[in-house]
Amino acid sequence: MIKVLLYEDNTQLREGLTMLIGGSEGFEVVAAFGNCNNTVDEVEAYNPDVILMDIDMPGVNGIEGLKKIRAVNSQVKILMLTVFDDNKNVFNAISNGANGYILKKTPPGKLLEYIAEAQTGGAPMTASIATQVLKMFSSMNNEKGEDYHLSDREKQVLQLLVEGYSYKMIAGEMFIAIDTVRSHIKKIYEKLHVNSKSEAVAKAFKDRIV
Amino acid sequence: MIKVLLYEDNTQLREGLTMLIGGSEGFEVVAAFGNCNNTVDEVEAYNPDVILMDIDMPGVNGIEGLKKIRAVNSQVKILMLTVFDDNKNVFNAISNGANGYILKKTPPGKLLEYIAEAQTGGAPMTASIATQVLKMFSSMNNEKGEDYHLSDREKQVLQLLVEGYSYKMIAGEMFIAIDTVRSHIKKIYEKLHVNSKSEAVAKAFKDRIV
DNA sequence: AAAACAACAGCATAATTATGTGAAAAATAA
DNA sequence: TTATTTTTCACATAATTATGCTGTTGTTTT
Repeated sequence: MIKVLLYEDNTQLREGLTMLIGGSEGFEVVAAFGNCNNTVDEVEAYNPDVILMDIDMPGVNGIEGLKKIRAVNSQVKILMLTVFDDNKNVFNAISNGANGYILKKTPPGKLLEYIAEAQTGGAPMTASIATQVLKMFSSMNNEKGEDYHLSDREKQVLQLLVEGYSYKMIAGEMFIAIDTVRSHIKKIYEKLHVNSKSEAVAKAFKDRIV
Repeated sequence: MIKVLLYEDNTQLREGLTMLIGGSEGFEVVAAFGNCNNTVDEVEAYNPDVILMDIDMPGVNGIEGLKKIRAVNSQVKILMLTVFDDNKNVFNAISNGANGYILKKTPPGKLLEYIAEAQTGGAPMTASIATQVLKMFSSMNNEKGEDYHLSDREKQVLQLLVEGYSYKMIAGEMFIAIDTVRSHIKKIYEKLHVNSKSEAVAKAFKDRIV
């Protein structure tokens, strides 16, 4: 029997969901609230397996509720409910430990399926949400800024700068004269449009040159 | 009619999948191959809507195949198939533009559903894969390293260092003497265990202090 | 073959940074 | 209240960095 706790401010939807979930084999709605002002106590009191949490609620919204719960309980599964797939909310929910993110228009059968999946450790998402997540993900790892077309040697020098090497150490590491290191670095600064070591390092991180 | 192109080195599974998908209403397997050595030409020739791509294949593996296809075609939907949910592969597939990632043990009904979802722009994932993705995602944004308990003022100084300010500029910005800036920076270096500006900047980026 | 670039190197100078030592006022914690 | 930390400032010196200009030697591109 999967114990479900429900947060949804719309009374109709709340009662509808309670009916649907509670009336299904293997599911039990232990409580349903219209706001999550006292969510921490409630979660403690009812000890649910899965929480369905609406994102848009008056007072404490779903993301805040999620945070409050996660601050004291990292075990309970929390599924976020939303009417639309809003980029920012998805991102926030995920980074605050939501276990899944589903649209309210999800058909009843799938909803139950998702709850069950969440309970067993899965991370149910509607396909449209998953698309967003993947997009965010790949954008974080692909957009590696401009190409400053540094030469191989310049890249090496920059790499060492990033690792905290001084000119002298770089010279030693690369078996070249310190003056050559200077030459390279001057060129690097020109190409990156900076004029100090730390700016170059910062830019290297920001633009993922290294 | 959704046109499916299949890459799977295991003959039995390949034929099984071809049978399953091809025999279903609304689906058509335009071709099935045991390797993706010529994938670019094949995709061009058969112009599928969705490609099912096994990850583990001899010769050119699925990730490489994915890359090759994506280099010339960003439209076709590509679903990665794998037997286990391997962290690294999931990550690679996602950042190289896979549209979904599903386990081979996915039941037939769900598989067809996933293909249809992919075709309409969704990003189907089995719940266990989604869990991994969410974990990766949140770890990327939450694990902000150790706390070096810098004081407020020290954090400000570090922030400005990261932005490329010189001591003199920091002094001006913060309305303090340059010697005070030195004091702060010395303290920062102690706390971060570094001894140069660029190292501090690098650490600030790495540990997301800023 | 000429031009452009990459890699190397030297010399010189000004500016910045790193480090040490010391200390006082203010805020915070015990 | 006492103790500790934070923030502030000063003087001094060594080391490092930034910049400019010049030049040789290969390699790649046109």
